[in-house]
Formats: sequence, C-alpha cells, structure tokens
Amino acid sequence: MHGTLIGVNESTVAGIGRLARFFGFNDVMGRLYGTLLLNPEPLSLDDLADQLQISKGSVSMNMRDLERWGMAKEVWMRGERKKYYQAESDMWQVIRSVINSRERREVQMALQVLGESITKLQSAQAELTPEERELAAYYLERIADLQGFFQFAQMALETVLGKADSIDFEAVTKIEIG
Amino acid sequence: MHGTLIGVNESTVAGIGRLARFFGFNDVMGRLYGTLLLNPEPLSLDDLADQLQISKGSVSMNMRDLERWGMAKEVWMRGERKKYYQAESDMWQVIRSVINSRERREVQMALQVLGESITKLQSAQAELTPEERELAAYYLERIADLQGFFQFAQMALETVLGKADSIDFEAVTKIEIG
DNA sequence: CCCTGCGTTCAAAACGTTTTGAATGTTAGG
DNA sequence: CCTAACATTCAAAACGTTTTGAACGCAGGG
Repeated sequence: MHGTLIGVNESTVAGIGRLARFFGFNDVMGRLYGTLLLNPEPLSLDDLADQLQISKGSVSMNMRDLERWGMAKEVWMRGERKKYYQAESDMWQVIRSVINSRERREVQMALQVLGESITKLQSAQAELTPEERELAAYYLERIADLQGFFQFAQMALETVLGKADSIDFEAVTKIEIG
Repeated sequence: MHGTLIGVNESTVAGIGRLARFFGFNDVMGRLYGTLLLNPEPLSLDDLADQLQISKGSVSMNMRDLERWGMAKEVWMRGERKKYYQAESDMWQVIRSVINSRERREVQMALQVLGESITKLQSAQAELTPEERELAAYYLERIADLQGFFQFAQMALETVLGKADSIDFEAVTKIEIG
C-alpha cells in the first residue's frame, strides 16, 4: 500500500464524501470511491477498512453499492484470494451510469404521476360542477407547468446519455429549447 | 378553503414530496410547496397544518426554509392578522434560486479543495523523493480529471443562471388543456 | 474432510433527523 | 398597557439510517 502525500489524500477523500452525500449517496460510499481513485493500485476490502477506519462489513456492503452504480469494479489479482477493487476513473462514465439508473427513473416517475393526474382531471370534466371545473382548470395549468419542467429535464438527461464519450460546453448551450 | 379534486391533489403533492427528498430537501417542504402550488388562494399556517396533518411548529419552520429557497412568498391579506403563503409558481425562478444558493456553492467548494490540493502538490515537488514524485504525478492526474468535471458543471450552472429567462417551457409542453 | 482465510449478512447499537407540543415571543386592537 | 390571536422556538420523543461485530457461509489447500 502506498502512503498518502501531505494530506492531499485526506482532504480530497473527505471532499468526495461530502459530495456523495450531496448527490444522495452516503458518505462512506464517497470516501471509498475517493480512496480508490487516489490509489494507483487496486485495494482489497481490508485495505479499505484499514485506510478509512471503518468496519469490514460496512466496506463490503458499500462496495457492492459502488459496483451497482458502476463507480468501481472488481479486479482479479493473480495468485490472490482477496477481492480487489478499482475506481472507475472516467467521470463521464460514472455520471452516465448514475443518471441512467437513478435520475432518469425519477424523472419518468414524476412524468407518470403528472400524466395520470391530467388524464383523471380531463376524463372527470363532464361530471364536475362549474365551480369544480374552474378548480380543475387551475390544476391543469399548474400541472402542465410541472410537466414542462420535467420534460425539459428528461431531454437534458437524454442528451447527456446520448453523448457517448466526450461532452463539452457546446452540448450544454445547445440544450436550450426556445 | 377549496376542497381537493378526485385525488389529484394527494398524488401530486405526494409526488412533489418524493422529489423534494430526492433533491436533498425534506418531504414536508415538498408537500407544503405542492399544496401551495395547487391552491388558487394563499394558505395560512393553520390551513397548511390542517391540510397536511402536521404540527403547526413544523409548518412554521419549513415555511421559513421554503421562503429562504425562494420557493414560496408571504402574501398579506388585508384585514387579516395571519400570515398567508403562496408558492412561487415560476419553475425557472425556483430552479435558479436553488442553483444559486446551493449547487453553485457546492461546486465552488469542490473546486477550491481540488485547487488547494494541486497547489500543495506542486509546491512540495522539490522536497519529494523520486518515488513520492511519481505518486504526486498520479494524484495530479486524478485531481485534474475531477477538476475538469467540476469546471464543466460550473459552466453548465452559470449557463442556466444566465440563460434562464430565455428558456421557454411552453415550447416543450404540448398539452391540451380543456 | 477439516482448516484457514476470506466475504457476507444481519440484529443490535450508535447516531442523525424530523416531529411534536408546550413555552415563549410578537403584534395589533381595544 | 393588556389581551387575544397569532407565530416561533426548542427540548424531548419518535422515527430513520448507518455502523458494527459476531455469526455464518464458502472455497481452496493440506
């Protein structure tokens, strides 16, 4: 195992932990990822538990999640019985994987709920009193706003997913619709 | 107070609560926002506590947060001593406000940590052994990747902040109302 | 087969966040 | 000023999440 260098490791790893939290993962996942990212050599569960001072059980569970998110992969070291892990260091790959399995689903769910609400309101139209009809019209307005927003988000996500290898600033400026 | 219409209110409000959670707010904030959004009239703290079946204390605290995030505003009803609230219904306004006070800060912090690490590594160069120097070079590579990513994120955010007015929801929204 | 050295699981403990309601502030009207 | 009608605060309780470590499972070597 390599040593760390003048505290750079620590602060970067802590920062990544913080970010992980921000993005709705947990701290440990972020720190594990950061630790792997800053290590030229793959690390074993024990190495990780050791370096981050957390229990092996936690490392095991969190590494499974990291694998699921496509943020780390197992590496086989010949002659070794231990599992070794490496960070997926292509940031775009990581982003795409997370968008694909989480953000996307979330946006789709939102759109589905909104769509269902619109359908309900529209098909109930006939049976409503004039007063209720007014309220329904108001709901439809608000819900349409939300729908517009999520449709926009959906397009943005699909755009990111579509750009296979390199996204540059161009891509973002072109997301604009109007 | 208006009644709700065939469960549309409930599912939409619940959905917004869920999303709030996803975006790192809490559930109650989302539900409060959703409730306000679907009410043509401003609501008082008591109305909200009543409608969501939560304590007034909680409503009070969460409404303060909503105001801070620019997601709701107070409305003065003449002849009334109660506080009334309305949702900020311009989605772009909401997004911009949240990006501006949260995401942006987060990205800046990340960039600062990374920048400091790079500086540390570079200025320590001279005192390192050849071996350490190799490790330092590796760190610099990884950290530069991260930096690239966050610089991209920063540009994207600034773009949204700058262009927000020109992005047109209606263009994306193709819903028949009524 | 039976060790040994791993990884995984899971219930309990630690820890963190949210909710509540009683106490406390605040304001306007009388 | 006082009071009534509200809003706000905050400590305790409820609830949720994360961490731990002991128990278990599994594979490979002897």
